[in-house]
Amino acid sequence: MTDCSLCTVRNRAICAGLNPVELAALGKIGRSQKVRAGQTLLWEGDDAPVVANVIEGVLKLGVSTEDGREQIVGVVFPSDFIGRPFGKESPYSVTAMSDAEVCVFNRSAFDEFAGHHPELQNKLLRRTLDELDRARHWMMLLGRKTAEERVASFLLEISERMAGQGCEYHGPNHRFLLPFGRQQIADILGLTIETTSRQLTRMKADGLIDLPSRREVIIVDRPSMEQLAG
Amino acid sequence: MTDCSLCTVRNRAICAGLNPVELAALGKIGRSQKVRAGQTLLWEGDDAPVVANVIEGVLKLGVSTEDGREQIVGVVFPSDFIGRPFGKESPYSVTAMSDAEVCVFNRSAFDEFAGHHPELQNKLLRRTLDELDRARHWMMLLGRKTAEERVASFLLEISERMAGQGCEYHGPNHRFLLPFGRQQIADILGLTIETTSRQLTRMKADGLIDLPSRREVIIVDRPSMEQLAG
DNA sequence: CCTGTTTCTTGACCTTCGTCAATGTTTTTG
DNA sequence: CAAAAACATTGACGAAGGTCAAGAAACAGG
Repeated sequence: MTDCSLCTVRNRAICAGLNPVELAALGKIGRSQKVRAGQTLLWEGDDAPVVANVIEGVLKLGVSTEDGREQIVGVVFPSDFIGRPFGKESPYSVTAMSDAEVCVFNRSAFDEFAGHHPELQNKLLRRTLDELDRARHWMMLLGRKTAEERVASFLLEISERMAGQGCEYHGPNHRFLLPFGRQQIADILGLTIETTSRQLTRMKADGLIDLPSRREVIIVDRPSMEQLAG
Repeated sequence: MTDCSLCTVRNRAICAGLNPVELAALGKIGRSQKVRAGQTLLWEGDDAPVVANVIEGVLKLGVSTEDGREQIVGVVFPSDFIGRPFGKESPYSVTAMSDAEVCVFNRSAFDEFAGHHPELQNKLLRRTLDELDRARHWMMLLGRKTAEERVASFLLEISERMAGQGCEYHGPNHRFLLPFGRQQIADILGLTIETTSRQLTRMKADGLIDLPSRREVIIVDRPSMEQLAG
């Protein structure tokens, strides 16, 4: 049981819009849980007993082949929703990319609760539709874009999504902290780590971006980046 | 206005489960529309005034770059839902791949109706979650699989989805009619038409499949195909 | 602050797939 | 039925990106 009124993502997560009574009821079936970076919350193909809200940190949704290739099919930030309501198996694994905190619900209890709260289902539907749009947009990137276009698109998109998170600094140019390592960027873009690294190096050499440290990015020439992204 | 009680996809579409009164109300804001093969119903990026149910035929959801590359991000069959409720712009274009018939609703009227019918929203949510799973699964294919794996995965998936449509024949082996031409298969798989054609030719030569005509496929050796699909 | 470990970059080489072009095969149309 | 159009196959070649390997940079823990 959780006191939702203290929750930091309270007005951005799907819980927003519930009245105090409903919120208390939802709080009863939810509990906060800390997850360490690298820890996997849900395994691809396994029964998924829980759904969750992200309170803090960044997690990835990943799909793997038997021979170890991985594709990251989604990245979730605070206030995002995790898991598969109305379905038993998780179609992908969910792994923390940083230390994180999530608000976990037993899936069937959540399904039951959602069944009686249309407002919540509406929120969930809108979110799912947005996720679907994002996934389809990403399919274009994976199916048709060159390595250069992929990296440019990635940097632009991530800079936008991070902006909503209060995770970026505002310098003279658009500067932010990547929540991913190079291998993870590669797994998001459907490239190898080498190709990803080479593209970043080249963009830096061409003066489009700056890379003050491994995880920092400054987009120096945004118009040109948008050009490249196609 | 439409008489839903005669609709051929009545029990499979999102309308299923509505009571006669509700169905009549929904019928009032829907109308049947014929679409010719190749005709585009919704344009990527444009305001999308409508949502729809597919009654008959096959349609594609496509995203294009400025320089003409296309990626098909979804394919819809009879009883599937088209369009973007709760959003003004269509994030992709919707084009008929065969002559088709759809049941069209004014989007805002549909949104309004859905707002008062939780049961309908629940149906829509479940569908959208399924679509999202399918899209993410496809992202793995586009990001990480080889041409051979892609074609094998495609043939297996399409044979399954067609099975639910009554569009296949049951011969001694699994035989079905493709609703796509070679270029469209390529656009689904993120490949060129040449690579797609070569892979199909090779699979035929290797005795995994047979191609009696342009649009017919027989999966001769399903286990090996599953092997190839990875 | 040093040392071992992890992560990232860079280079050389090779494979897969895309490009361009020619040819063959269905389907459509007058 | 002939001609044209649309669609599909095949081949030769090249380029983008993957693979393998080495070295550099950043980080963590004592």
